[in-house]
Amino acid sequence: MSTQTCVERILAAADKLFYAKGIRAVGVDTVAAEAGVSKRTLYNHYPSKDALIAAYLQARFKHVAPSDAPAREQILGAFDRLERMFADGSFRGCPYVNAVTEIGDPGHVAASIAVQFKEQRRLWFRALLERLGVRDADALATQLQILSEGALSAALVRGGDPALARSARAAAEVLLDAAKVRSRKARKE
Amino acid sequence: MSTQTCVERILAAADKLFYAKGIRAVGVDTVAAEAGVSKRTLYNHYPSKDALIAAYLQARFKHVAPSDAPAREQILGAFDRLERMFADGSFRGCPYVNAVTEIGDPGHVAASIAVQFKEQRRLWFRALLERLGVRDADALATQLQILSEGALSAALVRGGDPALARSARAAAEVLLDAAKVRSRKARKE
DNA sequence: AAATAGGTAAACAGATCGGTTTACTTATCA
DNA sequence: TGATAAGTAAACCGATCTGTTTACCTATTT
Repeated sequence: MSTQTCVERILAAADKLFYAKGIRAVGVDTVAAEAGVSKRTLYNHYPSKDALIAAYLQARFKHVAPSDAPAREQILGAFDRLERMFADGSFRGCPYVNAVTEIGDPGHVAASIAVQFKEQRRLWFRALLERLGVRDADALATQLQILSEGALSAALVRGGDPALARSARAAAEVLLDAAKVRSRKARKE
Repeated sequence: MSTQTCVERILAAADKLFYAKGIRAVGVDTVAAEAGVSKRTLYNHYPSKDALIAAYLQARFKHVAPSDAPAREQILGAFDRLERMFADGSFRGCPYVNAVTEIGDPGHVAASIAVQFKEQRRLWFRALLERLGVRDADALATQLQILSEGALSAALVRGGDPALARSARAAAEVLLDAAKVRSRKARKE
């Protein structure tokens, strides 16, 4: 019936503003106004701005739908997704890295959420690499993660240049091709 | 005679505080106090905080001393330097990326300084790759840049884990080994 | 000795921030 | 009908921020 609950509107507003303009640059009043909600209501749902920040980051934690597509395609597809993000025009870097940078304090909830997210992505890479039978899947997963992280960071500085995603993708291909495989029968899925 | 000029003390204080705690988290008063200088004096040398930020970033623009060491060693040495930076304990990410994130506005002077710095680093990689006779030096330079950028970003989130620099270095080696070389006589410098 | 340049210390102005409080309105449901 | 829960609007508080102003001090130089 109701198109959107109160919390959903607050979270949508926080997501839009925090990501587009930065966490520190956006005040609680602005979020409440954008959500079409009184500040009192916002503080009823989130006891502090820090809590709202944590909720904003958690809400971005979209769990990737497991896919049956070939592992190599999925891995490279992650870089294609980056390219689309960059070209989107509203790209402003990785929200988790941005939050860590803007908040500073390593003890903040946002810091641990960021670590969790990055590790989840790394494990996603690793699982696919294991399906490919790659020998040192863990190490290569970290390298792929570094590549995508680097593309994000470089694109932030270079105004979302999609060529950076393609560069990272090409590097990923080289790393994949150079990776040693466990046995013959694990090949060609 | 004087151990340090007024501007030097201001710049040193800005560098220390802006990098360690973030640009937005540190007020002008704090910088002045750390420099042992009155706020009036600071504003005499830098008309605004933005100007001070720009000066802080420019001052970090250390031009790398040209070296006669083998190109491959120099390239991999860049990643070793990253590892040392991470392990230092005071690592807080790349100051230029941080500035872009914290300021937001792409029209700010800091944004263009960041672009210049990143491009300078990329060209440094490219020049070394050309000395190695690598065929597509420009593309590989971008990839090495992405790798080091990614290590910086990942280490920021992961509390300066030096293993990330080693991962990036290993990936760089793979990319270097896979790179096509222009001709036979350009080999083995 | 006097003028000038550059410094200090501290109060001040105006804005914004996170967060609270007050007073009022609405809708549900027993 | 009347109690309860949840929301609005707006004033308010104290802290902090950028930047300015005032009043005073101290070298150097001419």
